[in-house]
Amino acid sequence: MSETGAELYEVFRHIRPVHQLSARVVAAGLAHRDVSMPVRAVIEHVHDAGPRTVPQIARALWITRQGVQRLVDEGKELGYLEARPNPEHKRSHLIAATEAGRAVYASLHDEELTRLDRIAAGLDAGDINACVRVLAHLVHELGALDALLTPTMEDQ
Amino acid sequence: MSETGAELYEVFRHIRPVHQLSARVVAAGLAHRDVSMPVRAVIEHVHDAGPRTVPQIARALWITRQGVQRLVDEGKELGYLEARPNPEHKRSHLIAATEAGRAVYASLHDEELTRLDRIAAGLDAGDINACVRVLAHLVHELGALDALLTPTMEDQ
DNA sequence: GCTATGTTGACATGCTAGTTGTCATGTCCG
DNA sequence: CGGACATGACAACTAGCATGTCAACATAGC
Repeated sequence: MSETGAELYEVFRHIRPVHQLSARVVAAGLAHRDVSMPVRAVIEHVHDAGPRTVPQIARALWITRQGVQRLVDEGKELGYLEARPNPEHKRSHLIAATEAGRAVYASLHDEELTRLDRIAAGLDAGDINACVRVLAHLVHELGALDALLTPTMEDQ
Repeated sequence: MSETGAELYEVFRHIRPVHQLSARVVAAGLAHRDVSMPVRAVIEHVHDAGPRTVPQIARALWITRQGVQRLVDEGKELGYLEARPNPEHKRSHLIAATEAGRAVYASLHDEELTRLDRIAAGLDAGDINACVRVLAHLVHELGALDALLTPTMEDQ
């Protein structure tokens, strides 16, 4: 039994609390806005990665395309997302952030970064980078594992 | 705008996918057993930390005590958890894992560690330790932040 | 001791994020 | 051009939580 396996287990033991707490904190910052947290995630993604189709967003965010579809609809109603014609595909439009969407995201992101700076102050920069490396690797490996174990999620 | 704040943001960007995927993978491993994932977490905690009262478990796991209460009830029905008299408190019993509970947990934990070893193989041991440090710090800081922002959760 | 204040168990309710299932339509490739 | 696959649209459904409330009990301060 390798030591790293056991140590990696400690990572997972922390994941749920961090997820839970960050959700609460982010939600508190979102309280007086009209965007929900998942919608926010979609806006963020098309903001950073550029216009994408619904299935592309779904794969990047590890959500089902049906789930993303609903979020996109919601974002469109709020005026933060818009569908643009997709030269590659007549039916599957490209989803992009509107001007308003970009503004909302920028404002939110700013608030959050200030808070994060305060938290980051107690941390080593190298540790943070290492943490990102580990998490990215986990997403990759778990994604593969999940695809094996559960033949659902339309397989990707 | 410090660089570390932005980098820390990357950590959070990965948290949700990891949480989601690990939940799915763990659930797959739990499929042919009678324990659910949250019940499993409670068993694990009393297994590792020793007999605890419901509110103590709740604080450690960052769940509401009402939530833990239900999980404990469920675990008791399955025969994996039991209530022992608490010398410090007549009404609030100590929750402990039964023999069966310890057995189930050990068996699960073993399976998982084997899988984790495979994943850990592609990772640097130092990075994993750094990751744990960062996450532990985040739990601590976010907990404080959450307590400030949302006066609920019975405050602790 | 006795009362104020907090803690715990027990139960009920509600919500959010996400999945699964299904079908019709559209796209790609042999 | 035909079959496999991707996409949009809609509809349940679920799990995992929080929230709210109350009575019973425990603890501390007087």
